[in-house]
Amino acid sequence: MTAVLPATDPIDALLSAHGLRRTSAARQVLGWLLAHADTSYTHAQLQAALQAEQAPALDRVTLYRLIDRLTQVGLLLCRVDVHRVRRYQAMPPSVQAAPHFECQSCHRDQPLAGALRTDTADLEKAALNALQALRALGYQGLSLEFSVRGLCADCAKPAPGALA
Amino acid sequence: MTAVLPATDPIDALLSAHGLRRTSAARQVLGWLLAHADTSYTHAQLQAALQAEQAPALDRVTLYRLIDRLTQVGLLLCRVDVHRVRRYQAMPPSVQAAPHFECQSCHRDQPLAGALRTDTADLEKAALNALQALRALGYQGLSLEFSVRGLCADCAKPAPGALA
DNA sequence: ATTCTAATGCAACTTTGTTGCGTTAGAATA
DNA sequence: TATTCTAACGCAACAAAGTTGCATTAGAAT
Repeated sequence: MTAVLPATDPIDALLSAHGLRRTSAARQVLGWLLAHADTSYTHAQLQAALQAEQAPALDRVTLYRLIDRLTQVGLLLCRVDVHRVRRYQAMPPSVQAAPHFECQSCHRDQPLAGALRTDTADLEKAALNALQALRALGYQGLSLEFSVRGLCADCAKPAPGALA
Repeated sequence: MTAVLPATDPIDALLSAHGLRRTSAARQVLGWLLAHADTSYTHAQLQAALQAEQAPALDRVTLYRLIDRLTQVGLLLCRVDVHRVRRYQAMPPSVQAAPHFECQSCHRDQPLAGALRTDTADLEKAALNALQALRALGYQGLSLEFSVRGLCADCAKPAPGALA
């Protein structure tokens, strides 16, 4: 009886629009990730965060399958971090394959242009030219992984006399 | 009595120069990887390859620790692949943080410039400028991950009517 | 030749992720 | 509204990659 009402809630709308059911789990996860779309989270972090928010605690495997589904339909971005753990991030509507910066301490993820406070058009153009050229040579299924890693300015200046 | 003879063998020389002991395991592994420095290998592949070469079969954990040591001293490069498995590659003396292409089928790894058969100086320059700018803003420990992934021309054209 | 400790080998463990299967609850339809 | 179909859920068991602890071996230094 819950026929496909055009969905009042924006999150429900996203789910339906991508052919996913509007379950409480899906709403929770996608909602939370969209509310924290500036950074990426691991499965473990995500589960902990949801639990902390008095959520009904969903199963480990269910969460794995849910984020996998969300990723497959393009609602989440997935990337493997240095510790070979997958990190998921809500797909900001405007995300392109633009170069980004990934802090290894706070895991905050930002477009390189934002970090630099200047545009990176030349870089992107050069990169896209390279892809184009590879395609012309018969390369297929190309994806660009263009990231700078390190410590962001905030994480790089810990309290004087701190541990590491 | 095996005092630090200036090492006749080039591999022994590398090991000593990096403060590692010249054990048979280290010689085997580094030697093999240097002889196959055009591609990267996983721990499992490496162990299998060594075993196939009549080698005395070294322990799983020993190999883990050995490649870890070799990586730490800079003799190997380590990267996490799409399947979130670490891949190791002997550090060719001339390796820079140049953009590279990584085939997801044959795992052959080549500098982007080689794949394109043109130079990528503009790209590299733009990327290095970005790093410089980040440093100026207080970012630290920066490393550049600039790779294109996909299928190389060879892997992209399987026998007509093949499986996938 | 003796000593010191890096490196080895084995066993047990951890983390991240997957598979199978019976059950629950969205969504479609009557 | 009641019925039906199946996506999504939860549990248990498993798998792969990597780690830790500890006793033993063998480079290198004396």
